Amino acid sequence: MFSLSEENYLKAIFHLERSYKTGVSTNALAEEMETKASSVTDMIKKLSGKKLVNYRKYQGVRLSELGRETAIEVIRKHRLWEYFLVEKLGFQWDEVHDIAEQLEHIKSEKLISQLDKFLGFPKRDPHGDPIPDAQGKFVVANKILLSELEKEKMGICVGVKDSSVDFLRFLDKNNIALGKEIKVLEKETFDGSMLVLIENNELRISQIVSNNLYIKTN
Amino acid sequence: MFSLSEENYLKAIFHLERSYKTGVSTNALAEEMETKASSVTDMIKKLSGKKLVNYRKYQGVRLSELGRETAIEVIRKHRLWEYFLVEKLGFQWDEVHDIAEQLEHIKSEKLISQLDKFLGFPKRDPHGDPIPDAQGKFVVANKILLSELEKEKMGICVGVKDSSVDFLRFLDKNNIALGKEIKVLEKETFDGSMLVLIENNELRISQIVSNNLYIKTN
DNA sequence: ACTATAATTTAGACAAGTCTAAAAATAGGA
DNA sequence: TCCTATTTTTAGACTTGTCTAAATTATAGT
Repeated sequence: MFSLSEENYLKAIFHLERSYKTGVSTNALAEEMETKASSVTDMIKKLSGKKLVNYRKYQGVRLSELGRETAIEVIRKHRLWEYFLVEKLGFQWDEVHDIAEQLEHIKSEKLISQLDKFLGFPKRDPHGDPIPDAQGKFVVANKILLSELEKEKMGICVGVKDSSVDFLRFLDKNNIALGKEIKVLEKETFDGSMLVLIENNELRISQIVSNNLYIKTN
Repeated sequence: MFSLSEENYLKAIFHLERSYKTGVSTNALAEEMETKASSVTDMIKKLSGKKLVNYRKYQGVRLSELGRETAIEVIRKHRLWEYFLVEKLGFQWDEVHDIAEQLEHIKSEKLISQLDKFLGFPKRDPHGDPIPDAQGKFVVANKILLSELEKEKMGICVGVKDSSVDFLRFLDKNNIALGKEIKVLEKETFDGSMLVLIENNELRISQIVSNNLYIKTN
């Protein structure tokens, strides 16, 4: 059984490993955890002692197999709770992150397996991110950024890169939601903005937005 | 916002105040919290500093109005989660206590109000204990112990005093559940045992059991 | 009222997780 | 290669909540 802090560090390392293939730097982790580099070093040593990460001084940190499994288990819980909050309790998708941050640390295997069953074994959370199953397996999204979609092509919204409240609110306000079909009508080269069609509405979208919205083509 | 430990102490004091009308003793609290008296003294001082309890050295401790409100809020969360676990996730009533102990500390007013609504504003948890509403009001049970019920009288099971797993398992095994009608057929004076009728089954019950089962008459 | 015992509090210590300030190691440019 | 800026680690301290051991206060029996 690992502490709340340990679990949060593992989760952060897991997410950062995508960008830091050769090892997550102490500073990057400090920024992600909103703490100081010295605190990170302390915690890394503890995680290393528990065989959750591989660590050599000054060389960054990577999850061990055990660390990865633990991180995925925490992420599974986080996303299942997010799904519960939206689908069962009627929360908006931009309200659930902080609550799920707390719920993800509840210790009970049976709780999670029963919750999973109750929810109908969902495959994706409200932000479109895949929910790992009880064995830690999850679908790797075949997704691209909306900004990479060519003119006249269409796709389905499957996720967001930036899940800040502001961004999610913006999407809601413009009637953009996961599962909806979106078509690129025009792309402006000078500012990267694009004109898209979503549910028969034409909408002009800035490059910042199209860079943060994932689309499934196929 | 109060810490997990502080909330647990408040809850314990709340429960003990029923038996310790003039003030909860340090030792009683230490036993309830499974800790040492010296730790209790330390915590009481902190709670007192935060105006959650009234405390005079060597005189025991009592909840302030704020402390009582806080304790009731935690109890409300605990019992709503227990109801959720049994009614929605299919847990047995003897499995839910430890999980609810964790869930009761999740911080989010909206989470609890939405959960309450989702569950249909239940009035009692799976052990028959009343669930406080959002204003902290709850029905005071008009209940007596089964051992106090007279011969030939009947009542409805509404709660348990001892909610240990062993006791709850015993009840399940003998088909005794909340809401069921129970009638006293005979009472033995020499050992306090009684013969009862529950769902057309005759059952002999020891005094220990009848002292831990609450019955609503009329 | 006095004393033995029980209950309670104090003093000092510890573990977890964090911090600041200072030292050490690394990396990049000349 | 060497020097400087940046990154990382170390050292020592603090907070929360706990502990043991010792001191203090209350209580009950005579």
